[in-house]
Amino acid sequence: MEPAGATGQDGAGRLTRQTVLAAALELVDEHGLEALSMRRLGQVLGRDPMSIYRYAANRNELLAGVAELMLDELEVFPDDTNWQEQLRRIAHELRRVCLRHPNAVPLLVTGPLSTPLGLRPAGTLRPLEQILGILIGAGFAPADALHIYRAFYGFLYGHVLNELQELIADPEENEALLRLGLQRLPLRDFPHLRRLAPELLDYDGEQELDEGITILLAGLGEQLNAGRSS
Amino acid sequence: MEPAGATGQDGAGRLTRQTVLAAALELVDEHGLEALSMRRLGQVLGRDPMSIYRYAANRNELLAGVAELMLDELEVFPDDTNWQEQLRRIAHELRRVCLRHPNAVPLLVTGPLSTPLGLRPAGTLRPLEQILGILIGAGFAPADALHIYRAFYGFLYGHVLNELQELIADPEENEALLRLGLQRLPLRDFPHLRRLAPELLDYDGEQELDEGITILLAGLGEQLNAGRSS
DNA sequence: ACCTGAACACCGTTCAAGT
DNA sequence: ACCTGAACACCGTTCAAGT
Repeated sequence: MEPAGATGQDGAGRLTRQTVLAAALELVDEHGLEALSMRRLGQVLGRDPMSIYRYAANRNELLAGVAELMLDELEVFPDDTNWQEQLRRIAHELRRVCLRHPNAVPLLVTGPLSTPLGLRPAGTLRPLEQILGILIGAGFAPADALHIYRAFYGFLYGHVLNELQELIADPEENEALLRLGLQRLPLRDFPHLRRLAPELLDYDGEQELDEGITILLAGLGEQLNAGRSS
Repeated sequence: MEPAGATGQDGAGRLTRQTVLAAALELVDEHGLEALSMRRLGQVLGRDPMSIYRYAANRNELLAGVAELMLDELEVFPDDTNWQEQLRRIAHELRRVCLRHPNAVPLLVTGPLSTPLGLRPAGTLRPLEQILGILIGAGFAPADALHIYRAFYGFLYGHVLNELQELIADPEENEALLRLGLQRLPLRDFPHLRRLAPELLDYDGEQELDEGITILLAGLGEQLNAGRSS
């Protein structure tokens, strides 16, 4: 009989990097980023905290590993449909992964800041490589593929951040909470914002993302067709 | 004669919230986010660390204050040029603020995650209110203004994150470092990425942002003109 | 009423001591 | 050679003691 729920472990059995990272992600999901400490993770795993250093060089490397694990949930389908549909699909896929692990999104988004590309964990680079592959396979010049990737991923990350900012934990109290929040704002300084309370309440992130992607892809196509000179 | 450089302080003179936040931002700029501790900030200010609690309820509130201070650097010009040019200008403005304080960008971008809108510091909400004002002033229905704001700000944040990810500290060693990084990647798994090394090196963030904004604004205009039915 | 700083309950990480 | 855990140098925050 196992002692605890989910990834709960006691001293028995060998740890894996996967097990450690999975437990770390679970900790973040349930108790937030700041709950992920070496000591607490050790406790969850039923091990001496120091033993974690066998699977991650230090806390930062552990955090990077959690981000990597998250991205493993992202499946890329190399279908034969056109590239635009593939990117759209990836966008929705990544959005869902982020909504599943909102507490871990900062790791994904600001974790690798100013870490040189080549030094990042392979898992983090895989989506980039795959998208480049899709675009180059669709006939784009590599430089154009990179251009499209940047616009696409930038928009995608931005959207996810936007959506998470508007998401509030308790869906029951959403309306009350948000309203309450907005009431606090001085009407004099924030007239527009206060007036938009109802619209802020029924935000459809999936649709908003989809529309944005449509606009962006259409615009990128045009831009590339037009500017053959530069 | 003042004792130390920049915001340096010793025990003399009364502190202000502004002084405290400015010192905090400077600490982050120079030594990174993790260097911003109550104790170290107290030391920089030449005061007992506990005295900071007079100006910020706790560390999180301090971090939010730093983000707010950063946004104060963003000027919005209520010109009579058209709304698209105003948004474009804001975009470039925010980009520059972020490049000036790269270490503080996570505060801006993931700081207020899941804090209800109304409970955020006023400084954080001001850009939102101003942009809504610009758009509504330009004749958009409030709901459409919100729609445009979301797409615009999402793209903007995403771009800044993208750009910061590609930015490396030491501009002298950029090429060597990046190349070195990329060499580490298995050619088998990352053929496209490795091939794009030269293109990755001369990334022009300002132009990339400008093109993206153009595409987005054009697309948003079209979408709003077309879909009068929904 | 305000300010100070000792004390508490945590951290990440090093490294000597055990096996 | 591997694992353990004591020890070090930090944290944020509380709260009693001073003024």
